[in-house]
Order: sequence, then C-alpha cells, then structure tokens
Amino acid sequence: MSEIKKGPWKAEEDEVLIKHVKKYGPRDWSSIRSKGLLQRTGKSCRLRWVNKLRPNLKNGVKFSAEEERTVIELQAQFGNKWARIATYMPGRTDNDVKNFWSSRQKRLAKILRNSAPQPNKPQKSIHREAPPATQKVPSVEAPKLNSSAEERPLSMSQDCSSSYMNNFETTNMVPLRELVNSTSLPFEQELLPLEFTPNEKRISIWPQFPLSFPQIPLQTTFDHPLGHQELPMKLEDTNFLDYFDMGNVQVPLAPSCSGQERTSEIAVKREIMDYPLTPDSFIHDFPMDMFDYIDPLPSPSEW
DNA sequence: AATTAGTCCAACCGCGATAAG
DNA sequence: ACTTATCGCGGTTGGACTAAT
Repeated sequence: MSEIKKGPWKAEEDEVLIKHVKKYGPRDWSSIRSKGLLQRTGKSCRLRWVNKLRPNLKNGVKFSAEEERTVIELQAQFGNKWARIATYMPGRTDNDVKNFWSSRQKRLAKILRNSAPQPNKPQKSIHREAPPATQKVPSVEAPKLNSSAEERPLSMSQDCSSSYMNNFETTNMVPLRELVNSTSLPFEQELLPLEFTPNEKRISIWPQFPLSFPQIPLQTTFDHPLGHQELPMKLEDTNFLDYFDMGNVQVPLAPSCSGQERTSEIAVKREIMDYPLTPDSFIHDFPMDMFDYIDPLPSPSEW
C-alpha cells in the first residue's frame, strides 16, 4: 500500500484533481486514491477542491465591507456554522469565513487585552456606581467558542460578542440575537442561500435591506461622570474598556421585537441623540478596530 | 539589517452524520 | 439491524508573509 501524501499541493496534483472532477464531478473522492491517481486521501482531495480549485472562488481577495457585514450578522444568527454562512457568500468557503472570523476574534482579544486595566497601573477614574435608572444586562458566562447559536437558549446567543471574551469571568453584553431580532428582520427571507452555478453572477444580498449599512456612530457615547463633552468615548479608543467597570460592562439594550421598551440609560440617550436603532445596531457592540470596513455613521443631516 | 510579533491562510485532525453493504 | 466506509463540518495548527522595533 502506497504512503499517503500530506502537505502543500503541487500544480501537477491539482491538475489531476481537476481532471477527475471534470470527468466524474465533485464526488467519489476516495476513488482518486484507489485508482492510483494521487497519493492523497479522499478527504484531502475534497478539501483541496472545495477550498482552492472550485470555480469562482475569490482566492486571495480580501473580504469586502459587505462580506464583513454579512459574516457578522450571519454569525450572530447561526453561530459558528461556517458552511452554512458560506452558502450566503459567493466565492467564499467555510474555511475562508472561519479564518476571517477567528482572525477578527484574535484582533478583538488583543484590543481587549490592551484595554484591560493593568494590575500595577493607576486606574483612571471610573464611574463604578450603577446609575440609578440604568437597567443592567443580565450577566452571562462567556460561552465556549464552539457553541452554536442554534443550540443555545436565546439569552446565550450573542456568540460573536462574548465568545472571544474568555478572559473575563462574566461579561454583560448585548444579546446579539435580540438585537438582530429586534429589527424584525426576517433573515431567512432576506438572505437566501446561494446556489453555485458555473456562470453565476455576483449576487448582492444587501440592497434588499431597507436601511443602509453599516451605520456606526462616529462617537458612541456612554454614560460617564465627566459627560461626553470631555470624554467623547469612541469604540476605537484602545482604552475604551477603562471607561467601564471591567467585570460588569454595561452596554445598551435594543428594544425587543415586541416593541416593548427595554430602557437602559444608554439606549435612551441614543434615542435622544436621534440615532435610530437600525438592523445594524448590534455592530455597536464591537470595537471598530475589529473590522476593516466599519464606517462612521453619517450625521443625521446626511440621511 | 536583523529580530520579534502579529496576521493570514492552507491543510490537517477528530467527530458526527449518512450511505452502502 | 448492524457494521463499515465515506463525506462534510468545525476546530486547530504550523508555516509563510508582513509590520514593527
């Protein structure tokens, strides 16, 4: 029995694989080895085809702003179902999406690490008393990374906002699904999985949204004793978590989909500031540094 | 210029689901 | 109904590349 080859693929091997697929279609992967065409496992052949050789792949192309947004929202909805998410993204594989997401998680983890108060470093003056009228988001344990939104209770569905925060024991975060749901966006209807055909056109899935995307306020303000005049806290500020009690971060709640008010001081403030809650609102929960294309919210006069 | 740290990405592994015998 | 083979998915790893020091 011949040895199984591993490691990087050579161009000749790719050619053999492509020929095989042309002849038999993308199936019978294990027969490639049993016929002696390649010393690769069927698994390896399939992976190579799906991730690199398949037609219409966007190899070497960075994720666009639109793709970033798609991943963010679909991850919030589906959890780490990368294959499923990839079906909404022409030219992208589950591996692409997975790699993209994990790199953003690392980026965020770094941001949070850099932002965390240093043990020996004098702390900034932080407003630690809960403002009287503020409703706290229930504290949740950060779910394990491989958890899936589909398999979790609703309240635990904020994968993307909490799963990368394993460094913290508990974190109060906006439940992403609530935020997404609060917009009453029928995701399953709006984002149709794409079927790949040889000559498929690039399908834009976003124009169907009633609102433009993304709309991150240039300066997301949070309650602070100094007031936002002195402290225009921006999420991209690497020290932004210093403004919070790290163990008990308070973030805005979006209105529930039933329309009932879920007041939080911040949410109210946002209303006052005339920032409507959009389908994109949940992206407020991310530091801007985490993504490449999160643009500032245009001023209301520009709408 | 050399070294280090950070990022990206291709490929592997393990596991569960499903099909075939 | 049971066993085995195959496939597909998600998690992880390691090397290549780039930026920072």
